[in-house]
Amino acid sequence: MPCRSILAQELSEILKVIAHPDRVRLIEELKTGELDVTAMAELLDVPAARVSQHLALMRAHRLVEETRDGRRHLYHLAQPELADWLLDGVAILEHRASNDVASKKIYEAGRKLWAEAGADKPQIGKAQ
Amino acid sequence: MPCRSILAQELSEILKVIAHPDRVRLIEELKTGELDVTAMAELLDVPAARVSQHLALMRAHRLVEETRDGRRHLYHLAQPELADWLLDGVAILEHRASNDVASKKIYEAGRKLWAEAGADKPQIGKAQ
DNA sequence: CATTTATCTGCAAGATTTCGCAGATATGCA
DNA sequence: TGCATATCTGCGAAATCTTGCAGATAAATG
Repeated sequence: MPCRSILAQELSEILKVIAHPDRVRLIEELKTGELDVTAMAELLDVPAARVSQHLALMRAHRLVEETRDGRRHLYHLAQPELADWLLDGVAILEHRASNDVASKKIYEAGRKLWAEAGADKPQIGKAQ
Repeated sequence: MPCRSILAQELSEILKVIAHPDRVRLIEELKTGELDVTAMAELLDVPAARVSQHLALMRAHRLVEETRDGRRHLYHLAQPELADWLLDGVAILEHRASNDVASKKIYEAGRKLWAEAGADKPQIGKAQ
């Protein structure tokens, strides 16, 4: 019977890892492939040390994996379908905001931007 | 240009609301219909005051909606698809854990339990 | 080796969440 | 009205997260 509790516990733990603006963006950016820390820091406009800390957390939870290329550390999503799943979440948000025209526009524009980012990429796995 | 940032900000905010074991379970339980605070408190085995606080937060973020029946406050998901989306998240977790047989079993059992919960119900209004 | 580049780690202050509890409301009923 | 039930709210302590910064590693290069 604690199956439900255990599941909720594990799921909430992962959600907590994702639930940070920087980390959501990292997942978004990594949807298109792999990037090194410096590139991500520039994309998000935050200090590289911070990106590194985010990545350490995501790595500890096996959301991303690391490969090396010389002195650069390349990161990629452990499960590309995670990005697709997040995108589905945005669609739900967008629908929820249907009574608020202004924010709905933001969702729509942002979601399309995000969706397009990975459109022209060979993805390996698909959600569901 | 800050479309991406705004989107990430909003999404992470909602994720933060969901990212708590109790609240994940509440969403799970509400998948089958509406429940009052006392019923949820018993299902989760936590004080009613705490459930009330969780619901206040989820209500503020429009994840749930409230109706009244006498002195009871009935809650239901503002967007039932949210529960389905979370379930997809569990499936991703399960896949991620494929190298860890023990925890994979938990995911599988729990996910099925959860998925079944909403399978057999037209269901509205239930008293305990 | 010394230097530069790229990234990581440790730490402490500040901000945010969580949790229990006490008391406030609100409804229904005798 | 008085009382029980059902839920909400405010508050403070404890736990957790975030962030910047200083210093540690590690790889390539002169």
